[in-house]
Amino acid sequence: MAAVKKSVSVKDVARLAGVSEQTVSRTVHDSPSVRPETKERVRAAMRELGYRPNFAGRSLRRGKFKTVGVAMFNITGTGNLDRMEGFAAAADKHGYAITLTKVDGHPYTLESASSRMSALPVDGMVVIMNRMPADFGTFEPLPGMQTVLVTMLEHPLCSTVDNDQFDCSRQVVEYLLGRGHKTVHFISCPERSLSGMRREEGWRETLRAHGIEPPRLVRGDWTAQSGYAAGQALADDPTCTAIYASNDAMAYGCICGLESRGKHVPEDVSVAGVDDSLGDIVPDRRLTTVRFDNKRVGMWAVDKIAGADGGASGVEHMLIPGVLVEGDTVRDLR
Amino acid sequence: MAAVKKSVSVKDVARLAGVSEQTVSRTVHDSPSVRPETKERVRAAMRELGYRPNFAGRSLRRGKFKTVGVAMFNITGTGNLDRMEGFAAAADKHGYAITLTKVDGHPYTLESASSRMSALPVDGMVVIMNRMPADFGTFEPLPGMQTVLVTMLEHPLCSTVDNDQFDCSRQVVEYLLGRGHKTVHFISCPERSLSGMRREEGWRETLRAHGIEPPRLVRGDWTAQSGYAAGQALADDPTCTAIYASNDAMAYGCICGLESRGKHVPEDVSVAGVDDSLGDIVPDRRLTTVRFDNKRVGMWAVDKIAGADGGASGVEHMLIPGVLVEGDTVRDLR
DNA sequence: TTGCACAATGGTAACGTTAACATTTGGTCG
DNA sequence: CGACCAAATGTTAACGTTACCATTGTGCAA
Repeated sequence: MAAVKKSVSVKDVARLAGVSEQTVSRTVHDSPSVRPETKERVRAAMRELGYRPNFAGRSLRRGKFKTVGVAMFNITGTGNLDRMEGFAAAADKHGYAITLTKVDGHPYTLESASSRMSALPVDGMVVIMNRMPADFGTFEPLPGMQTVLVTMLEHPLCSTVDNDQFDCSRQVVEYLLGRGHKTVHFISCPERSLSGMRREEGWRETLRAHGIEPPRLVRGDWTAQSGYAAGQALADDPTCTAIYASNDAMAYGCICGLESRGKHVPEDVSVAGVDDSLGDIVPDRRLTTVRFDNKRVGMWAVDKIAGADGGASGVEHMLIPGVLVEGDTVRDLR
Repeated sequence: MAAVKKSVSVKDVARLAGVSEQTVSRTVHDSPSVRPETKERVRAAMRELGYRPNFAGRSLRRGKFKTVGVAMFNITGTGNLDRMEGFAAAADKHGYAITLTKVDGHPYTLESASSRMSALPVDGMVVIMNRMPADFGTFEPLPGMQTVLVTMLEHPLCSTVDNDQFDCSRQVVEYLLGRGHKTVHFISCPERSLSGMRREEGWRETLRAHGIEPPRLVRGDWTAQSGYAAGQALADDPTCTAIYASNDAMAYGCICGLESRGKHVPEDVSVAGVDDSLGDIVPDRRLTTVRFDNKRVGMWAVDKIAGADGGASGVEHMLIPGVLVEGDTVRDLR
């Protein structure tokens, strides 16, 4: 029985087609300087042998892998799927592939992500940051390895990209003020969350920019439970006509909490969230919220690496705004 | 100033350390036949030059990439993130990397996934199937490319792995019957969903196995809205004391629908779902549901490829059972 | 002293591809 | 008719790594 051929190389194809290896290579790349009938003969030989170009030989020769590495400390995380959709789409566009790696978060450093990637066949890397790495200030990307960080922080040596959390709060607050609300109450998140704190800043500063002193915020923990408690707490506050929660789960919890105290949404109190994560889960509500374009974030990161290709491009910082989605949980007081 | 060195190779390290390239290679692989002091000298040279082994050269020499390709038709999909967590974990364990590719679903064939992968540096591939590919019956994996399909269907040439949808329904139905309910009503999903139909079969056959003729099912469309409508419809049925919905969104919608008709859950009617996807979104309920171990599904797939390494292992089919999670939406009638 | 085993290291070739240059062929123009 | 040109194809070498085999040196038994 036919022994398993290790792998079919240009040499084998060349021999069968009766041409040189170079002509095979040229045919693979559809060079115009090969006669059509020769090409056809070579293609026939390739089909017969089941030839497929060897990536390693090619990369070795070219010195490029046409691959972008993605390092994640946590794979499970809001928006990661959409980001990956973006990575894949952009990679596709440039003829690149994506190599995914989970990085052990102990210690939580960019260095560990970088060294993990250094042995893989990638031309550049993207790191998804969920927290503040210990070496954020001192990190230097590997020479020749373009590195993009998914974070809202700016870095002197690496390009960065993320959702614009500040602007997101600005949009929500201005939307609510625009509807005639005198102030906007806020349900925050745990203080360790970078993006959550930025949302908080956005809320606070936008109110101040409108000459409104921010009311006391209620600290939540991302869960609907904490939103529920916050809703109950705010139900008794007569100045509270509008609540902005740092995510949709808390916003929905808040609505339930308000209603448990006899307050109706949006008749008595308006509520808005962030994330557009309720989707088809809640039947009787369309929450007013902000939808982030994580796919675009992902595309930007990979574009930056694959798009530059040879020509090294400079360090850039990109914040991508979300879009406010109007639901039925906000009342127009005007 | 210093011109950008193309890349540092063993040759450069060898020259600096005053040894042969072979000794450098042996040091990289920590071979016992290199004197400790020589190793140290070589390591120092590597550090000084910033040497990192070139993946292409290595793969070319070895004929292995130590990488598993993952082909997805849709990146966004329930459980994909957990599956990826599994891919990454298993790959890590074996010293493998994961290469992710989005496959254009036009046409929706295994062949298109396979040919997309064939040019990439992978030793084996995993295809996540969401629907029935047109060529499922006739597909042959590339020679030498171990292929695992994530699907509950069995394939003669490819190993397969997925959640056990039938068993999931069996668990829920037997749980409800065990609590004294005389029958279990069902909210189904659109008929095009493979896994959804399997859940439906599980519900039907388990009831029959207990000598119960399945009641008329209510067809839903995965959304809470459709669950809401189903709940309202079933609220008037006096025989209906237990409802099983094919996903959590419909289950939650159903609960809201029942309550809108004055029925209480679980006092009047018990409700169970599937997916454990409500998480922290709903504040006042802990839905009884089934949690699938998608991470394990992902690990199994990559284990199958990376674990076999050289020795070709046979075709296997694996169904991984979910775990029933008790919430507070089911009443014990006994 | 010779012979031999063993530890440490070096030299060479090959993996598959393709850029750069070399060669052949057929045709055109002065 | 020879010089020259372009199109088509071939030859060579190199990318970085490592398996295989060869070589050198050292200690020990015969």
